[in-house]
Amino acid sequence: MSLRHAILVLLQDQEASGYDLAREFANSIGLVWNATHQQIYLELGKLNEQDMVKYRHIPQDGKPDKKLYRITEAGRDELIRWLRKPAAPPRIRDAFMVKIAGGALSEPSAVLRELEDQADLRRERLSTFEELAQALSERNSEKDTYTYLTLRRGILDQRAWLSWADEVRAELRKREDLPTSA
Amino acid sequence: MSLRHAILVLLQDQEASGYDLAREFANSIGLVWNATHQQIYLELGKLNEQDMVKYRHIPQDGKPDKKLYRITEAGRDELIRWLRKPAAPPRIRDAFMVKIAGGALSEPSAVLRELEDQADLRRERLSTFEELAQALSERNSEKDTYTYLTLRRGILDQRAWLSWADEVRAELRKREDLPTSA
DNA sequence: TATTGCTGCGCAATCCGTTGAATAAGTAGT
DNA sequence: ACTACTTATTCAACGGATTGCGCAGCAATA
Repeated sequence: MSLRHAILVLLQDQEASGYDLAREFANSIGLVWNATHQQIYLELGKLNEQDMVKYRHIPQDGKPDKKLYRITEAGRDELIRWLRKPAAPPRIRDAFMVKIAGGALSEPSAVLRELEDQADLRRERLSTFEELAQALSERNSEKDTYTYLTLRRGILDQRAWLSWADEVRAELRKREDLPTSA
Repeated sequence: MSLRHAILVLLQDQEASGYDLAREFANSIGLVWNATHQQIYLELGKLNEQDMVKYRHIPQDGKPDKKLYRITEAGRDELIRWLRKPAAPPRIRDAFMVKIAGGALSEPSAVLRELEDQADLRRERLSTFEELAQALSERNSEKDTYTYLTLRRGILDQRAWLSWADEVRAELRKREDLPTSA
C-alpha cells in the first residue's frame, strides 16, 4: 500500500495538482507504479487530512479551479521513514503470462497474434525510455541519477521481454498449423 | 481480475483441492500470478456457484476432509473465451522501484544494502527456475512446452533484474560516503 | 453543428486482496 | 512431554482498487 509514497516521491521536488500527478502516473512513474485519477484524488485527500501534504486553491478562468499540492515536513518524514524499512517483494500478476501457461488450450496462431500485439507495446515503451534516458544522460546532473536508473530498469525489462518473445515465436512456429492438443 | 482463470488453467489437467492449488500458486504459477489460500478458497466457492467447477467431497481419516475440484464444461468454455480476448497490460506495482525513484532522499549505502537483499532473492529464484527448466527440457514432452516458456520468462526476468542491479551498484558506489543531497 | 478530447475535480458501489484468526488431528523433532 | 509443522477449510474485518458516473467549460476537428 504505497500509492501514498509514490505520490510523496513525486511531490518531493514539485508542487502539483491531482491532475498533474495522474499524468505522471501514466508516464514516468507509471513504469514503477500506476494508479487512476480517482485513486490519486482519494489518496491526496487522506494525505491532506494527515497533514502529509497541503494545498493552495488556484482559481482559473477558462479551466476549472485546481488544487496545487505540496509535501509538508510530516510528509517528508513519513517518506524517509518508509524508505528506510525493507520493501516486500512485488506480487506478480500478469494475465498474458497466465495465458501462456494455459496455452495448450489455444491455437498457437492466436497466441502468436497476441504476442505480437504485446511486443508492439513493449517496443514502443522501449524507444520512449531510450529517448528519455538519452536526454537525461546528456545533461548529467547529479539529481537525475535516480530517474535515470529507474529508466534503465524499464529499458532492461523491455529488452528481456522482447528476447523472451523471440523464444516463444521460435517455439510456437514449430507448432503452428498443427492440431490443438485440447 | 483473473485469479479465476489462473485457477481454471491449473484445473485443466488435474483434479485438485484448494490446498493443492495454494501450493501450486506458491510454486509454478506463482511466477505468473500469486494468491493466498483464503483468496483461492473464496474464488473456488464463487466458481462453484457459477458451475465453472464442481467438487467431490473426500472424507479422510487422520487428516481433515477435502474437496477435490475439477473443471466443468462451462468452466472450460469460460477459460477459452477469456484466452481469446486480448489481455490488459499488467499493472505495475513495485515498491522497491518507488524507492529508487525517490532515492535522492536516502543514503546510497542504505539503498545498496536493500539492493543486495533483493538481489539475493532474485538469484535464488533464478537458480530454482533454471533447475526446473533444465529438468523439463530433458524429458521433452509436447505438453510441457508452455510451462517451459513460462519458466524461461522468469529466468530472463531475473537476469535482467540482476544486470540492472550491477548498474545501480556501479552508479551508487560513486556516491557512497558523499553527503545526501536532501 | 456535432462530436470528440482536454483540463480538473469528485462520489458511490462494488470487488479484490490482505491480515488475522479459528478449528482439528496427525506427525516429526528437541 | 512440549513445540512446531503439515494437511485442510473457512470466517470476519478492513483497506485498497476498479468501474461507472457526474459536473463544468473550453478548444479543435470533422
